[in-house]
Amino acid sequence: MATEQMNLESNSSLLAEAHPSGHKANRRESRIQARNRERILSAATEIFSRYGFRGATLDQIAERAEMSKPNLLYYFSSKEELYLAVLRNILEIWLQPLKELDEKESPEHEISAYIDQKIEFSRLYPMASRVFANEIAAGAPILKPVLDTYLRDVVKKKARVIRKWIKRGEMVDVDPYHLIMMIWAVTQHYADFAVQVDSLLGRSLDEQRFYNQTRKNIKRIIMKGILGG
Amino acid sequence: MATEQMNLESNSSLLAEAHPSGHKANRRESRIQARNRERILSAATEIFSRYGFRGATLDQIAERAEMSKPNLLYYFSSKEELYLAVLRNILEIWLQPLKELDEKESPEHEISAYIDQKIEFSRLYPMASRVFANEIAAGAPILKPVLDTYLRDVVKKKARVIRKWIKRGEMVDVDPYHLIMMIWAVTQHYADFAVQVDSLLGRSLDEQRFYNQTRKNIKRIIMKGILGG
DNA sequence: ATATTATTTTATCCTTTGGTCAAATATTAG
DNA sequence: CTAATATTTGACCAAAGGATAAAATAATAT
Repeated sequence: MATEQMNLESNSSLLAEAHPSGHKANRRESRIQARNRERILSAATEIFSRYGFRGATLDQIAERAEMSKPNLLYYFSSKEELYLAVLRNILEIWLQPLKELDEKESPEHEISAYIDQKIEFSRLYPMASRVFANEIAAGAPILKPVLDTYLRDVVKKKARVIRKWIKRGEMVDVDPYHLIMMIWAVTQHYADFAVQVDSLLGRSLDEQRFYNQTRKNIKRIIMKGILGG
Repeated sequence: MATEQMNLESNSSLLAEAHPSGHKANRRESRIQARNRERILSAATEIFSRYGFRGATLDQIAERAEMSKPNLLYYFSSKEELYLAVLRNILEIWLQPLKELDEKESPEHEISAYIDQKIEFSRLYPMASRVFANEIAAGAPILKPVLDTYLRDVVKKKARVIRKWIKRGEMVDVDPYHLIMMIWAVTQHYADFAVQVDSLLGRSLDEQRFYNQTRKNIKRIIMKGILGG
């Protein structure tokens, strides 16, 4: 019985920046350090996105980051720590647009903007999108503590905003959670998919057009679905 | 440099049923054999769907299938063979609905039916859906030969059907490939997502309702998008 | 019942992989 | 320039994981 659940202190501030490895904790991160951590995170995102947490190997990541494995481990002292750093990175960007939903604006404007940002993110960081999706699919063994606290709170807060819009009669009565999830599902997967078009069909649809059409389609359905009418 | 591309004879009939392991090739598959192969495929689908090809372990699969690892290997002589069998299984079911698009019927009827079937499949086999998605995301190392021949042919053929509808003026002029992909993306990912709702938000939306709403939404946008108007 | 064939298991092998160590090499501070 | 510190690497290790062999057990046929 391979026990997958990791032992993270379920500290809700898991999103806080972790620091290099085991060194005089506070001393300004050197140029070299910043560059290498960046390289590693980028390489790791790519490899994790292709193979998931278990399937990715440190050797591969180190190679992609153009350094030796021990060197990589100098910056992130374990595979888990590295993975967590990647996820942290992603979640931060990923939730930003949702956090910006503002009840003082109209749902029409806010949700439209939300979708735009979500699609843009998917376009810019398709691999990050996949890492996240993979983690969830695996049962969120690593992210669970974060989801159970941080994510949940953010979503709950925003569900409240949506309910307010509904109460004010500015939009139709839909389940806020359902709505948020629907937007996630559609935007994210469209992105995942776009990357794979060539591989799948051996012809590459024009990316820009693809995204524009996607954006338009998604917005059309969702806006129509939630606004009066 | 971990070379991922596997050496499959790129035999376009990869979809043909492979047989037990190394035994007197043709002799009716025994009861015990059928049962065990079934058990293994099911277990494998589940594990592969969670961890991808690399991340899945034979130990895990064997455990889930309630047998020893060597016993599992008695039925499928390697991890790759097992994985391929799983994919074969999936692709067969997965493409069926597409194959049924019939130019003699109206696009309205046919595409509507296609979407229905696709969603139904996603609902019934969410894990299979994920295995497929994972394989594609990893660059289709194993499925590539099949995609490059079989899938491509099927899609090309159906793109022709769609173009006929367009020429006849029965639907709007959209890129057939784009349309097919759009349907794949949306139906499939909605399914993937539905499985994860609880994990994500700690509350389980009613499945039946979720799928009905999904079906309705997807059809609304797509049908409206492709039919005259 | 007995021979034959099919299935299952135990023990084992070899490679991969996450991770450590200590030595080497840069880099920075004084 | 030299000492201190930070970074990098090659050599290892132990555990995990895919795979094999051969013996043991069950099924099946005659």
